[in-house]
Amino acid sequence: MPRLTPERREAKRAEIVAAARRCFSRDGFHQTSMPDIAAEAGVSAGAPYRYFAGKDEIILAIAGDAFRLVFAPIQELAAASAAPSVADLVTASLQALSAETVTDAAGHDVPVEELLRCAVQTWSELLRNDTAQAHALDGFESVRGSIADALRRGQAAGTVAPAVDPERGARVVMGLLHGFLLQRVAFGLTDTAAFTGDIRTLLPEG
Amino acid sequence: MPRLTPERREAKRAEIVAAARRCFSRDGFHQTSMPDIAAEAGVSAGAPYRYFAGKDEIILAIAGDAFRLVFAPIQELAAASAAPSVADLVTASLQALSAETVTDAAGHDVPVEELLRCAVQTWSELLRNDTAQAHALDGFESVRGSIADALRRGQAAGTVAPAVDPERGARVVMGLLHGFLLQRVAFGLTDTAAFTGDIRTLLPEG
Amino acid sequence: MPRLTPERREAKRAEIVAAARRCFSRDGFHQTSMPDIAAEAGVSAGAPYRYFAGKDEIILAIAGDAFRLVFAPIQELAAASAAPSVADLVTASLQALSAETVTDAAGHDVPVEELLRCAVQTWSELLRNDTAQAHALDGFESVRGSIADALRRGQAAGTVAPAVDPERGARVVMGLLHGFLLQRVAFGLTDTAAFTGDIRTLLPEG
Amino acid sequence: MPRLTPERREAKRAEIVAAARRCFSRDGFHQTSMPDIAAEAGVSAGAPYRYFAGKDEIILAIAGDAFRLVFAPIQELAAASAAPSVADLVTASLQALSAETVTDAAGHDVPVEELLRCAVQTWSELLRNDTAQAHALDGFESVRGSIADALRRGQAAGTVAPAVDPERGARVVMGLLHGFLLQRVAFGLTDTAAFTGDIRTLLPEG
DNA sequence: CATGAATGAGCATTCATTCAT
DNA sequence: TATGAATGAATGCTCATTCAT
Repeated sequence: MPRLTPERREAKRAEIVAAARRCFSRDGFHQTSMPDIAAEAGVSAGAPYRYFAGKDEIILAIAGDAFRLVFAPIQELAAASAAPSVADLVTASLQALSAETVTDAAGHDVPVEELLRCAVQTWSELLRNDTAQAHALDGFESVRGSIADALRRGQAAGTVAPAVDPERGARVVMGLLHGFLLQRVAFGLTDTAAFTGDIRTLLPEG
Repeated sequence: MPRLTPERREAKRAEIVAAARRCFSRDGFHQTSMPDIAAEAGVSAGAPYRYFAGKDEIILAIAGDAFRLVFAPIQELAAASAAPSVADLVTASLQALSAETVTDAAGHDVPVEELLRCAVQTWSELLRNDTAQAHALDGFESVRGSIADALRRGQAAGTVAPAVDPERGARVVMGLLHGFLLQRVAFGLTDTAAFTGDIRTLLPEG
Repeated sequence: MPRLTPERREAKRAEIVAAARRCFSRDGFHQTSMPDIAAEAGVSAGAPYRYFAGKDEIILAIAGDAFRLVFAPIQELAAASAAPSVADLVTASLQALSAETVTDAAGHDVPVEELLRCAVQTWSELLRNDTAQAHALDGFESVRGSIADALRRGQAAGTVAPAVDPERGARVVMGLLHGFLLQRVAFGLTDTAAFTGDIRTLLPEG
Repeated sequence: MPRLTPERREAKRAEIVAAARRCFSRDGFHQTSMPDIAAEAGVSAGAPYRYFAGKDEIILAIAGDAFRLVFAPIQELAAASAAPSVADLVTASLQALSAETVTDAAGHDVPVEELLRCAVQTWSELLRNDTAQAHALDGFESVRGSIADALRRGQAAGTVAPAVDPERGARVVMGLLHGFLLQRVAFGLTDTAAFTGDIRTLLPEG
């Protein structure tokens, strides 16, 4: 007879993740202590260890969330849209990240700003953690595949130049996304419209 | 001991910076302790404090180096080239970072891989350090200005589409650079030629 | 572990204070390290930080204890005695400090020798800590007030010369106490009876 | 052929002592580092070691100066005055310490405030340094002897009560001096006149 | 003689993690 | 199941002292 129902367990785990995300966004991964997270979540110092093996596991959970949520819009668009141009893909993705919050798979609202601040920190972790890098690369390739498919449809429809290699072109699209996120979060350049506008100018259809 | 000549002092400082860069590249800013740096440099635990006020100052020195060296090629190109296209700028910049080492202002060879691994970690620091962010933004705008000038010349020469806003287009160029660097270092995608090739395809001249 | 009862928490705090007092008495405030205190108390290096914010807070706690316990006897006497003479006040106070131990407000026995050795060191701290000095002065004035009241009663009863200003006379009484304590602890002059005897001779009643 | 004449050596030593006294008075013995002293004296970090074996020796030198200068006035008075009363001795001694500066044996002016602040810190050192305590006790007994002599002359002249034991009475006098100095420096009670006034009232002549 | 760079042991403090209750 | 007290290794940094020049 589990005292803790799976639903309640999941809810508490999500609270801890949300607390950690707030701390990480505010103070950084390495300036946040486990007691900080527990206090922010309003639980005891030992509680997070019943949901995560340690601090690294919390970081990885948030890293995964960040990756998925950042690329969810472009994946949806790549799947849904008949024949998007490159600029369409980038624009739609960045506009989705202009909202205050996005909703994760479990239905929780996640502040975009927090998410992106964690995402940038995540990149540093990938340098030192081969497992994480492998997972991240899997995710990256999956998103790249979706985008490549969309580019192929775009080529068929004439909205993407035929000379573009879809796999490699998809990599450029992801580079543009990451590049913009970095400018927004680390350099304070938040003007999404200006960025997407010039992408449209620089990357002509067909 | 007699007074250290400024040259020898500078040389020793550079050794400590180089040691720190190796440690940071290998283990990360926050997994590297000051004793680690001292040991790597072959000096006593107290020695780095004669050259830097503390660990943060070492990180900032390396952050500055990383920023300057990453953008040095594109700035040179922007200044030197008569009328580069957007793809020319990106390509030349990334090719410069395909070398094993680059040479800093003091004439020391710096391994590119180390440099880029530090650069990515630097981005995380910008989130929590307003002073550093302000400096970084200054540098960013300076590079952006150079690129914008080059784009203007390109527009005059017809190698850059007249509809492009030079300042904002320069931001897209920098986004592409950062996006590629991230893919290379954090995701292990090192194929520079493939990336630049598709940039050429996606961003037509004129 | 379950929650520590306030009683046990207080007991453990008192153990740490007692350990610190032994260390301070033996080695001095500044020659005693936090690990020394922890080891003397038989706890881990981190434990004292759960009870005190840092070393300074331990020093201040002991400084306050020392001040209170040194002056407790004279304050009691000043309150209790109908019409003490000046010599009565000094004598009774110093005799109370001739015991091996005194009992603090929480009921713990504190070795007098340790206490006085800490008291003398406390004085040095007052020079550099304005907050501590202000607190100490408050305590000083409070004790002075008690003594002054007693002197007034003594004047009414004829055991204290009418020309004495009670507030200022109280200051002289405290000077005598401090002066004796210093001689005892710093110069090794422990003969309380000789000191009080001559005070009686030098300070005639009425 | 000594490059450094004894006079110049002595002068430089005195400069270092004066610098140390300023530092100690301002920051305390243990918060002052040797580099601090060297910097305050305007000499190199190694220079003090050519005049003192280490920090402790500087502290001891200043401790000795402080002791001598604090008691110099009362010793002079005890020697010079025909038949001083107890209050005369205390009063004259404290009045001498009301000046801005006193002059040491080598003819240097020493700020009284600095001197007294060092004196109080000196007392803490005596607790942990048996050699220093022995020296201090020698000095103490020497001063006590002078005062005792003066008290004997006072008894012969009728200005000191015949019942007073001169040696022990001298101890009370010194206690009053130390007690006042402590109040002045550590508690901020600087009103010398009030203190001496009440001593005169409390300690009647004859 | 004087310099000041270098040393390296030592310190106050933090924090990820454990586990008795 | 949850708590939160306890641990103890590790960290960034300081500083008394030395000694090569």
